[in-house]
Amino acid sequence: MRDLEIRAHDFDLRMTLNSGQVFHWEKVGAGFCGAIGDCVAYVEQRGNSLRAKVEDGVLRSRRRNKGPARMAGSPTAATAAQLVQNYFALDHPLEEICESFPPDGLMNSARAFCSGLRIIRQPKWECLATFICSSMKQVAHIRQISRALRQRFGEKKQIREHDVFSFPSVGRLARTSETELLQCGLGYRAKNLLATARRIDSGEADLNSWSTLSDGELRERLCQLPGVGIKIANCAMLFAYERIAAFPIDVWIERVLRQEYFARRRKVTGQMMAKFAADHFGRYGGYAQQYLFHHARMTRKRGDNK
DNA sequence: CTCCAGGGATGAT
DNA sequence: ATCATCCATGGA
Repeated sequence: MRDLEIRAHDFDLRMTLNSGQVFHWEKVGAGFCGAIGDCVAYVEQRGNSLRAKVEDGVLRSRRRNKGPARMAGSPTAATAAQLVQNYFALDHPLEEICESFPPDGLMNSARAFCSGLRIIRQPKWECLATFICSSMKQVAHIRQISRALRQRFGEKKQIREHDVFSFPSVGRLARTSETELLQCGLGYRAKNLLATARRIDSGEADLNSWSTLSDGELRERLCQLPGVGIKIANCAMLFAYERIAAFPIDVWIERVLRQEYFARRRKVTGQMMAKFAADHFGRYGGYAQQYLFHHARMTRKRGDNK
């Protein structure tokens, strides 16, 4: 397939992929290689457009014989372009979203710093499973765990001579063992990931069917899964269920809220912060949260950005 | 070496 | 309802 040319205004590919919402894209040449669901993609940004290559990524022993029976699953150019546009959420009204942010000094700084950062649409299971692995882990280590899970349990595919592994299916992880997961560096999270995979695989929980639930009901369902609490539920809602108001509060965001919005306050409970966030950041709160998170990490620390 | 990380589950106040 | 503690692991 030839390279796709996709218009992408108000978009920063590198910052979006390095902002701690997705953990598997790898820098290759002037762009990035990664999986979009069961497809593999190479994406490179040039100004206001993306140059992309998308394939089903199935390894073929012989490519010389492109007979009439094309391999099923190989996306057409139009389908591939839609896949990329949808994954990177190029349809989100980013200008409107940024204008909705409260005019704090800090929020203004974060908005300027994160120009072009978008909340992408990730597959539900992949997103939830990855964030179950994220508890008490640095971003660099989450990337390492994601890579280990993909290499051991995922399907090996190729794009531009580069190996890309899809995220393992629910069934594949449900049929593994805690011992094998421990070898991927999951530590105490292995038990939770395995239990959640099995609960979904058995049909006891159905991530896709929850798409129509209200925010509150969806959050409640997610929190019933092993290893999923309020924070990880909000991450899954924000990054995989298009609930753009969801406001995950991790250690970074908690620091920001305490210092910036609860300065000189004795007791600040999680409930207070959640209530404040919902009121203060509005219906695009998830975006505000991601901008505050990325800005805080990139300005309060050195290194770690590639 | 120590410190800390996109937390959650559990049991005690 | 809020709080203390423990849970494995490895990058910084």
